[in-house]
Amino acid sequence: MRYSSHVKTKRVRMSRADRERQMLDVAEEVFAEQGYASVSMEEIAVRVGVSKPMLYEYFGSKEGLLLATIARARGELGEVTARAVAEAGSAEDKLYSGYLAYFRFNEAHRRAWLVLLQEPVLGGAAEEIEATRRQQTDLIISQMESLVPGRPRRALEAYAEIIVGACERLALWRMRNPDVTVEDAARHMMDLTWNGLAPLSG
Amino acid sequence: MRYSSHVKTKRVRMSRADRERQMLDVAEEVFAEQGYASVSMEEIAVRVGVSKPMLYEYFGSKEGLLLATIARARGELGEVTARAVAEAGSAEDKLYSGYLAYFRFNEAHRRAWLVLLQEPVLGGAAEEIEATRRQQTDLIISQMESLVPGRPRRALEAYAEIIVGACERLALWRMRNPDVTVEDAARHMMDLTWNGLAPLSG
DNA sequence: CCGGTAGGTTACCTGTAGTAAGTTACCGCC
DNA sequence: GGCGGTAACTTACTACAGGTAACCTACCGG
Repeated sequence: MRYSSHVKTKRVRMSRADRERQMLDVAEEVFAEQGYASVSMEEIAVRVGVSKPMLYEYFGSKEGLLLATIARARGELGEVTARAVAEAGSAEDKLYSGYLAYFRFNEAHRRAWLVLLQEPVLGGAAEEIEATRRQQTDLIISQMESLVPGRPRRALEAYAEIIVGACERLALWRMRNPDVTVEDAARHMMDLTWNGLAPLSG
Repeated sequence: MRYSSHVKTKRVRMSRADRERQMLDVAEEVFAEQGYASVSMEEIAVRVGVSKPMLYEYFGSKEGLLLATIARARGELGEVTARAVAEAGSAEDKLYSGYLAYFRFNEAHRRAWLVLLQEPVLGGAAEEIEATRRQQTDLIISQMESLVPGRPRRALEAYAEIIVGACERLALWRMRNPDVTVEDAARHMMDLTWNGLAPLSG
């Protein structure tokens, strides 16, 4: 506690890896809270306890920082859902478990998930993101192949996109309706994507 | 052709309504092409043939301009789909026609539709947008009420969100796969939302 | 022909992304 | 133990875009 008498804590030197994690943590928090546009690099730097050029050394640009933050979050989400699907039994259960895992992540790591929504600000420049996204849809597609065999590849791709988009919007809707449980959301997804509307209609 | 010898055309005075339309046209084009962040107000002003403060008088801020552009586009999209649904016959046909109209709009008015994707940059500040969105989901919900009677309101809301999100992503996917026709896309949506996956699985 | 106003401009301020050049703490080595 | 070398870091700037205050001018009714 040599520096406890000062208000400002002494700036600590760190290894690259630790610094990077710390920067991403701060960026995730602050991007989620205020949105990409409203945050200045200066503010992030101050919160990290470091000066602005450090951020540029690590991430090249503000977009680069957002990109890295999104990439990390998407990776975590991908891991969680992939595991859930792998551990489930029947085809129906795999689908339901995947949905559940998605909405659970969205609830437990709200900040990480909110950052994913900032993706469109990157425009078409998101090469690195495209890879992680494809990995995401590929998981769904590979599951589909055994789930509904014989469908053309194109159809499976379309289904994957539909499911991803639907989950995203439904998660957003759930934020506005907090009394909807994770199980409810997964159930609603099953209603449409598993059973379809036809059996319900007169 | 009095001014044909000059490179710059003479700046024309206009009525408010005409100017506003013109500004929105330019904004739509340029936001769709380059993305919100990469466009400067100066550039838009020049393309309109007017000075920057005019844009601020009409729309208050850059976000305000984006908001107005999105609102107009969403209005057009809403009209088109609502009409298509109203004119269709059976429940199944209403759903299919709605999808068709959506993807047709997405194809014919690509620029307007691309602007809609920029919405997330507005963060939570999109009060005015929220109204148009609700109008959109309300259309779906009201159709659903007669389509699948007896479901709780909450479920219908969820279905509407799912459909909106799914259409959005599928339209994006279609842009990357131009050989997928409008009918294909609508068909894929029907596969999941009308028939569901269950009848297809072993 | 003249004054009021809608429609318009010039010239500026502020704040933030991004950078060049210099500085400090730490670590291996003689 | 002191002395490079280098990795981690800072200060002090530039450039540019969003936003605004103050001023201008074409047109129209009386």
